[in-house]
Amino acid sequence: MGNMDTIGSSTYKKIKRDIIFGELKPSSKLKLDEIKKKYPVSLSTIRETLNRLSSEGFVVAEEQRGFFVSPFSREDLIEIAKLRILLESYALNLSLKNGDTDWEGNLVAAHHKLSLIENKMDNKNKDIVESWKKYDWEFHLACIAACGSKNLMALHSNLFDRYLRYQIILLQFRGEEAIDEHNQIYNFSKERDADNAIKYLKIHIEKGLEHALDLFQDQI
Amino acid sequence: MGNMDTIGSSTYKKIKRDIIFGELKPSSKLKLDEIKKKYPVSLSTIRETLNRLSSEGFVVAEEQRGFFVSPFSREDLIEIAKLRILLESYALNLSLKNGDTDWEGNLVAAHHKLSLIENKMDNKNKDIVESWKKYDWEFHLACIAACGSKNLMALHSNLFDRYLRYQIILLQFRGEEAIDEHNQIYNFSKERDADNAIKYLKIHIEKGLEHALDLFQDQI
DNA sequence: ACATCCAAGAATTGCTAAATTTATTTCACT
DNA sequence: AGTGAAATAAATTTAGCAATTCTTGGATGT
Repeated sequence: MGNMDTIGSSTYKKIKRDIIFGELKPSSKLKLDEIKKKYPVSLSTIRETLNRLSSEGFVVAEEQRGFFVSPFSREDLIEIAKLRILLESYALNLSLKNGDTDWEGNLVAAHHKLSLIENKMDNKNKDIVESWKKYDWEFHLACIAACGSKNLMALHSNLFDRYLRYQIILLQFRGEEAIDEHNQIYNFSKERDADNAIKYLKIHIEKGLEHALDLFQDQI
Repeated sequence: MGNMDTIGSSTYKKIKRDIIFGELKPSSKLKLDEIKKKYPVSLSTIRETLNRLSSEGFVVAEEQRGFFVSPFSREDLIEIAKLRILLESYALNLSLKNGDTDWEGNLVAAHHKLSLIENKMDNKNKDIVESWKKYDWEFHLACIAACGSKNLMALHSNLFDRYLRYQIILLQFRGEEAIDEHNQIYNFSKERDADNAIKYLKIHIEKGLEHALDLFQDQI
């Protein structure tokens, strides 16, 4: 049952989650002593974690000055969105060519679970944002799962999470539009129509980007 | 003069370098005690370094079992080469569109320095491999420097180094061919001919990949 | 009022040593 | 030979200390 992780990897997950969900705010200083109180582990463990997160772009480490949550900026958001489009389109194309029966089954399942939760989100229930994130992630993962490149999946996973941080902090949920885009990606993927699947993937990410950019000044 | 880094960042550079240059062999175990003797720093500093390197793909961390230099495999090499082509082509295209006078000047300089050292390498002088790596890197960096995306540059930098590890360990230098490819990339870049520059960049990376794959069984 | 400089305090960096947990090996027993 | 328990080895985690560097606030002088 429960948590078979080491202390190190479970605090890694916790801190990463808190950065993505905005509980640790962009640009805020991560004072080692305070972090130590918030996540009751030793200093060395925290430093290990923050070093990892800084390699992954969630944290900025300034020598002799400490660690900070990575700041928000329009340029950064745009760059990440474009890179996500580049990598996810590439992966999706490969995946649609290679995907076998198992892949297709998992895709159907992932889309179904995502649909269920997206329909519940009309009433702006914020409690389920975290599980929506999980199913959104699993749907996009299922789409590209057959791309056949672990390195590509790892890069994509990182970009996805960094894009998601902006989405979650700037706007909780985009509603109808996003649901429709997910459906389009799903339908074209099942038909192995790479061009159209990629087309709607681009729309999906670009619309999210636009929406986030609109809200940028207000919420920072 | 010299080294203004913290101990942490300088051992990071040292270990990363030793992995890329094969002094720490692929798949070999990085026992903390032994590493501590080789690079005389404390355990916590080493663990921080190895955690960073594992986020970057140079080291694999297995929970409760320790750290290992990332293994070699044909699949991994092929994946990395393809991703490098994808990202570097994308960056090159942007860079050729945006590059200003400064960019062009730096490109000329970088190509010139690379040419000088590549002509010296005929006589298989292994001492200069390290500085060749530096100038090769600076040339490719100069090409894409005007792409306007820090995130893209960071991802590319990582892939470049991981690709380079295979190149350096499997084969020290590819000779005439590579020089010619560098010249083609350079000339088309200066003329802002993105299609041809990208074409030769692809050839450049794919030839290196082929060459490395040929030698794969022998040297592992 | 404004800039400069200096000292006290705060925080990061780096190290050691020891306790804890987990993995691996050894060895006795069936 | 195969099983399982004990011994060993190694990684993980913590705690505390010393050294270095950064920040802050105030005093000084123009």
